[in-house]
Amino acid sequence: MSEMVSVHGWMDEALSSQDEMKENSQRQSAYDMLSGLSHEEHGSIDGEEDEEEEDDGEKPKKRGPKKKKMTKARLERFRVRRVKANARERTRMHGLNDALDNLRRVMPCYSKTQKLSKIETLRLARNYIWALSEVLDRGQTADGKGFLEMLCKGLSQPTSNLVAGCLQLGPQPMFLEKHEDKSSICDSSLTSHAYSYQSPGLPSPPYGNIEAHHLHLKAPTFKTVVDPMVNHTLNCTTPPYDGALTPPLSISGNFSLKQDGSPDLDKSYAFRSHYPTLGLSGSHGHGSHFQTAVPRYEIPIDMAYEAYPHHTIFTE
DNA sequence: TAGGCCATCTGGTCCT
DNA sequence: AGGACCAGATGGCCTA
Repeated sequence: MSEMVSVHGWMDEALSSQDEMKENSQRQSAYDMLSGLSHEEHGSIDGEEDEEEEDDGEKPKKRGPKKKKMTKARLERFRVRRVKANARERTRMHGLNDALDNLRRVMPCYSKTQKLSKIETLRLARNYIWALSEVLDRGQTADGKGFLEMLCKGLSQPTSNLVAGCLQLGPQPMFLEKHEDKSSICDSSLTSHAYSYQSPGLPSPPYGNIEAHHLHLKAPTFKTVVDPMVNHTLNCTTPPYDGALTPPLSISGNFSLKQDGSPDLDKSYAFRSHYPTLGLSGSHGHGSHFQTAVPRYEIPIDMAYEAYPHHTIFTE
């Protein structure tokens, strides 16, 4: 790593002397161009083009594979390979970040300007799935505080406050922000599902706890929590997430429960039915919405056809 | 200024 | 050999 420091050091010097290198992409290109010399390059460079030459010096022979000399050709190949690997790694990480962005968009609080960190996004996603699965699975009616507690379990206090704030704002602000690039807005008054969940003994994540009294709750309004899917079920024409669909899940089966009724998050990711070959049934008077049989989980018909291309989908 | 978060580079490992 | 994935290291940026 000390080599990397030195490389960065002299590269920065080089970069500072070039006025045109101000954009990140340009900077990366420069890094890639200049970062050819690192590890292996400190080997012997004898200038020979014969890369298969053996080391037949007087030194005592060592075990193991013979080291090839660092010819210019080999050096160039190393450099090219490293540059390509760096580019691939950047692309890979960008893809990972894109996926995280897509995940952020379907979270109950999303803002382009105030993004959740990666770790908080993953934690909130887990909580969100957990909370929704509890709502679907138990179908209980309770206050929204429990739902919010589930959402914020283990999140940092700033994130918890953000989530709580989003939920307190009511549907419109959050909805507009989540769909600020969309032209049509569904009637959010129709989305007032009473989220009712009596929080069981909540699991204690290994990364800490946030108790409900940290959240400074007002009387909670949970209309917005469900907007991604509820909007679909209301014939909204602007799906909140247009990325690739993951396999449909049995929401009710995602979490195994501990004895106290709380989900065992360490063991609960064996999905019961990724691809339900049975139980695709008609909906219950919701027009062209698709409904799986076991979970009461509706998705719009176009998503259903995409998610279940090989199934017969019954609609009314 | 310390700490959190992030992007990037890098070398190692595994797989094709 | 080369690509994918991973984890460690590093430096930059931002905020309390």
